[in-house]
Amino acid sequence: MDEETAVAGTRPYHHGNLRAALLAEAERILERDGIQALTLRAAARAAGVSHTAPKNHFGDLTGLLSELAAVGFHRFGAALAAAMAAAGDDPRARTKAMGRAYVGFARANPGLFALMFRSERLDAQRPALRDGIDAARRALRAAAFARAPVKTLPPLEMAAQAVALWSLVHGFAVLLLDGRLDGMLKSLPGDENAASLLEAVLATVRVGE
Amino acid sequence: MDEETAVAGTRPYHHGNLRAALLAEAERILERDGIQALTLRAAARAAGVSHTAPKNHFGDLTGLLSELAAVGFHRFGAALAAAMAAAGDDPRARTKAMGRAYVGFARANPGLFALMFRSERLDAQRPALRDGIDAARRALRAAAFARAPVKTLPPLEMAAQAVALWSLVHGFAVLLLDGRLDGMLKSLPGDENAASLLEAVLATVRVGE
DNA sequence: CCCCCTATATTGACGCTGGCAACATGAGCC
DNA sequence: GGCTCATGTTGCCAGCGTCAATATAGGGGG
Repeated sequence: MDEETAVAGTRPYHHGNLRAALLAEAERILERDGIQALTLRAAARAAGVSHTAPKNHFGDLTGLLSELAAVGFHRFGAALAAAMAAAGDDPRARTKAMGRAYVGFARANPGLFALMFRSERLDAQRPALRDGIDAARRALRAAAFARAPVKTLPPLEMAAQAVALWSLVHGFAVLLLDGRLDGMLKSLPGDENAASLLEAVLATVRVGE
Repeated sequence: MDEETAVAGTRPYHHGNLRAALLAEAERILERDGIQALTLRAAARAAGVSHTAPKNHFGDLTGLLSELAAVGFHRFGAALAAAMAAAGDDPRARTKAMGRAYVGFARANPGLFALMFRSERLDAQRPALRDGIDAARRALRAAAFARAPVKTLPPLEMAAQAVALWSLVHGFAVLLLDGRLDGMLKSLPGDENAASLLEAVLATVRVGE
């Protein structure tokens, strides 16, 4: 609660690194209190600045949310890329690694993940957000298309394989975060949990023809 | 803009069927202007009543949204049930019919579908919402478990088959509504569209062992 | 070295929202 | 025929996003 500069006595008029501080506070609020609590004024309060200070850096609320989502997409893409780099060459192993990394990121950053796919509150035209989405899509495509069979398929079937895998893991992540799988998880025997259910779901994927 | 009773001269103090009228106006606003435009006051204005009239019927905004989501879940469950009734007995045909009905509902009611799965703005304890979710889940389970193979699988694999199909169609619907598949759809040749992509995605599903 | 220009931050205001309390109306039941 | 209480209205408050006007100070050009 106390200002960090209380010992020094006076708070500088200029923050120094307000943009990064606002993004950090915004993410903290998002994960702690949910997306509806993430307001411009709340982020400004958390950073210890006046309620219109964020305007200089983000313009409006959509701007702040979009920049935060961009950070999320970059981290998401990096997590996917790291998992694929560690997965080796076996198509089945790569598919499972991608699914684990995708759902793992969503579970580790539920608020951020929800924000990233709440497009009505984001401005897809923002360069930072375009970049972030592009980075994540490249990482995802590297994972998804690696499992295509050697023999070339028609474009529609090729796209369908990638979209099917993406839909499967994204749907699982969304339903899990929304608590929609809780009933099913509780009805499973013994020590089965979300992770083992994901493994079993990934095992149903038909990979490489 | 003019009140409907302008010709009659006076508007009755009591609406008569305000609850249903508010739900209808709320859905219209939701589909026309998006979820962020759906406010208690906007619904009240559209229904031609004062800004606190909705309180008598729904309590607060969460109440209105929850009741509207409940209507959506009931319609969703009915649509799924109707599609399954018309699908016959072939497991593959049933799977495809379920996927078409699921995504078809989402595309026909994008705002309502988004609201139904925006759990942080809903009150899952509301009896009406519980009932609606339950009805939809029963319809969905009838579709998903009908494709289970004759020979019994372990519970985890059984659940995984149902969850995989649900995740696939739900993820596809969410990504499609969010515009996440637009780039891929545009890169497809000729007259391929979302419907044919969905067919190709459903064709990748391994059904009945 | 100093001064000014401009990025950064503040103050104050407006209309919108959800929600509460007090009050008005009238439909239906006894 | 009168009363009760569900239904609807008016008025108010705090919090929100956003804008305009103002204050501050850091850093580059004289």
